[in-house]
Amino acid sequence: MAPITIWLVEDNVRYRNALAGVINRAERMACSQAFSRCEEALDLLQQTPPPDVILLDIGLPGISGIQGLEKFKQIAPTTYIIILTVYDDNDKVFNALCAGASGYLLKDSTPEKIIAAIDEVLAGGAPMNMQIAHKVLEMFTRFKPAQTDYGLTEREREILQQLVSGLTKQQIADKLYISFHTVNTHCKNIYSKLHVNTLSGVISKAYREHLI
Amino acid sequence: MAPITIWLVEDNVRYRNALAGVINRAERMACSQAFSRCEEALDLLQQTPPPDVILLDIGLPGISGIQGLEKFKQIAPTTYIIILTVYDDNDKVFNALCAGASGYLLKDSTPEKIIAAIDEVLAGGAPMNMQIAHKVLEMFTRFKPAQTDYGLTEREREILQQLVSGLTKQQIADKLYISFHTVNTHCKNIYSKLHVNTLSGVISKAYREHLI
DNA sequence: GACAAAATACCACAAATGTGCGATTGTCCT
DNA sequence: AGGACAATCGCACATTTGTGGTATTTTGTC
Repeated sequence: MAPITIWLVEDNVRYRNALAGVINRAERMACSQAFSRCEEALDLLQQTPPPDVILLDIGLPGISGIQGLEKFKQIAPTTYIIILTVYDDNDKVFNALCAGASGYLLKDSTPEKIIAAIDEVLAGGAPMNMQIAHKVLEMFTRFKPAQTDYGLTEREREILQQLVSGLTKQQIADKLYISFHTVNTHCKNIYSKLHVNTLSGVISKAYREHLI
Repeated sequence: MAPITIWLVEDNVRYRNALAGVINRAERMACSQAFSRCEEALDLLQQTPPPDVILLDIGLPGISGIQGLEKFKQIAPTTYIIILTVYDDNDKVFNALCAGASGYLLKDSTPEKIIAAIDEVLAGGAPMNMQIAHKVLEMFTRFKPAQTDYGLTEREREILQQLVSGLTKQQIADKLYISFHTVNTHCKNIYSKLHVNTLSGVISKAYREHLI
């Protein structure tokens, strides 16, 4: 059985070598390339078949790991990419996952965990440290419709929907077969209920608080 | 050391009893209550101290597990809630996590995994099955800013930012110490680059395409 | 049937927006 | 030196918005 091919992108030489050693000592795994910068890996990826897995540091010199991740995914969409980094701030995690990372490990992970993570992505999983998984779930709660109830009526929500979609009052009137004046009145009521007094305020509030 | 108190909400009697047995046989854990419906658990939660962890099925008779979850969180925000269910469709997972679940296990999990999951939430983790974790990461890729590049300049992005925040052109001019006319010109250019011709259109596009 | 809430409609006027022009200044690149 | 681009400022004018009113008709509920 062909071994699982793995590339490393990591600028710390000692850590890179240690990691390559760990991988090569594992059964059925081969660290076939190791780079210190994304650019080098991207160059080679253009010319040779992609590996099964890339272990990627973020916080590299040159182009950022996140940007690199996006480019890797463009060139080799089926290669699994596992982030391996010291950064655990929400933004980094969020952006990496949005860009298509298949896993996110912190550098304090033991060699066994890293090997297990590689097996896990290939089995269709998504390896993460405990604290990363926790952050990830926390991020979801932010999408929760906070749903302050401003007491909008059915019709008012409908008008709001149309405003958000970019129509003018006159266009809304035409679309809903009611007069301009009616739309205007509804707008007045919406504005007063949402405590705003400009169209931009209404729309921003609608988006930010998921009223639509 | 006081045992970890756990409540079960699960309508299948046999599974419920089996699970309670598993938990009670574990060290330092006690399944102090078991319910077949959310309503009962909610009633008791109003009257007695909350448990450390609730294992919650979704797909119950009466109010849905998701709604129940929200109410549990309102009454006892610090109690960890782990979803334990047969459902693995994106919507259920997404809604449960948005509502504040601390973990999501499928019912094919072994007793050991379930016990380990309880330990994991208490240690600040977020236990998930492999396939759930994978789904979760997939959901993130959907938030990826599609990032059409409209070629906005630095200044134009700044003006756009202010528009989105709800300021009028005059207010923006005052804030950035430039004349109303300049802001107006920038707006004209933004409108033309984004192919819109109303303020609402600009703001909606900015939100929808994550230009801000 | 009485009552409240919601939806409808109208007017008037100040304020803000959208869009057509043109123009100057500074910076960067070749 | 010249060209491209960004940022700045200006004017005029039609359109749209925001806000103060008032008023009628549906609709649902007790």
